[in-house]
Amino acid sequence: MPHPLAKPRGRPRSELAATAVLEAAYRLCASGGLRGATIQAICAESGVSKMTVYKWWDGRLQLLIDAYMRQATLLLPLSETEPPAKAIRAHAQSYVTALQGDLGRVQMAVLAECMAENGNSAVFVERYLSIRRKLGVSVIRRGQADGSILSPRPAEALYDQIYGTIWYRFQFGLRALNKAFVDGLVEAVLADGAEKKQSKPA
Amino acid sequence: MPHPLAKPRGRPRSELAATAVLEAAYRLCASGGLRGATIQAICAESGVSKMTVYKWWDGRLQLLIDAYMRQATLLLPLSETEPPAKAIRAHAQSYVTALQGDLGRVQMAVLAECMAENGNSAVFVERYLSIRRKLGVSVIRRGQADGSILSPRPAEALYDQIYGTIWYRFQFGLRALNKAFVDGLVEAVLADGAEKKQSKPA
DNA sequence: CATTAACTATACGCGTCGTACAGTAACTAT
DNA sequence: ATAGTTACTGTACGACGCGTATAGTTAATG
Repeated sequence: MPHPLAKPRGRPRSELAATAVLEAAYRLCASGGLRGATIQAICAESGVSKMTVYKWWDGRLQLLIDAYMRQATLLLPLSETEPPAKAIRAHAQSYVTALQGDLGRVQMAVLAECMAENGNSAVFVERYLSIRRKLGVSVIRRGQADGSILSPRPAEALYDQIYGTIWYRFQFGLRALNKAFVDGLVEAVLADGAEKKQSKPA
Repeated sequence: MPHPLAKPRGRPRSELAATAVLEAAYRLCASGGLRGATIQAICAESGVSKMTVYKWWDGRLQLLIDAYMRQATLLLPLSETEPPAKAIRAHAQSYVTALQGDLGRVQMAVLAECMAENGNSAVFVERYLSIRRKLGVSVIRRGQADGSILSPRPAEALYDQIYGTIWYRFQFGLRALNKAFVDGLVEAVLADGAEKKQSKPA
């Protein structure tokens, strides 16, 4: 057994190749959708050979998820220091903006691949969404604790109502997905039921 | 030019074959997902030849949408005579129930195919969802007019919040999609903001 | 019986997948 | 140096599904 800090024996892995592949995959998904993002197209675009791709990823799905994550985490930070309601509002807005561009097309492709391959979105949820959702829920919960979010319903329900509605409108191309709608949505959801004496707290 | 009511000249179309294809497609999607529902598998299962399938449908997507519609309209009626709020609640509940079974697996497959093929869900929306949504929105609007639905927000927004949230939880396999959640959701959405913006009825 | 159109069966070219094989490149250990 | 180890490249292959083409059969009408 080699020392944990010992340098590995053979030729080291090329990080350059890895990022080239991820970037090529993202780019091709954004421009040509799933149809354009075949493994061989990604290889051609990135200049990396097929064997190398299959060495590091099980298949296209794993690869696309990684490519999507790489951009999403970069483009869509969710502040944990700002006031919760404000952070959610800002995040929801920037999410909607990003969806209108490349990120939206890529997420559509990634999800399609996941659903086509497995019949569900479990892998995508496991590797990406659940982490994001946990973060968002915790922010909402903090807002409920400090009184800035008035709704007493479960934080998960509020999160799903906001991001579910946004995703629904995006996925199905229902036009009215703009800043005004998002603001109205967030406000309505976070304040909902506040004036009623609610019998069912979170 | 032939008389409009005149019988067409050649061999008549076999409705039997058409329904056999649609049923085979639905069954195969439900059991094996998109992977199992190849054109040739559908042909084998239905006993209809490939050429005939391609004669009546452009490709797999059109076929799957038809197969999905056939069941969905049958399984999920939305009452236009019942009180609006009650009708929506009942429909949302039966939709959730259906999603847990074959219909959910088939809708997942149909959407995956649509998104993979076109990069969006436009075809699915055009041929199915938009019709359903219009109906639901009109019911909600009627409820707002007769005072049984208190929220003053646009009916489209309320519809999307209910069905978007449900679809979101289903698509991403978030466990807590049960009767209690749906009831809470529908109630919260339809009543939302009522006390803030208008006088509270009994 | 001639005509028309739907249907069947078979075969083909194409593109993509995932893998196998042979060879080259980079880095380590002795 | 040189042997050992691992990553990477390029080419080729079999399998499979797609969509089409071709030829032949079947069920209706005039």
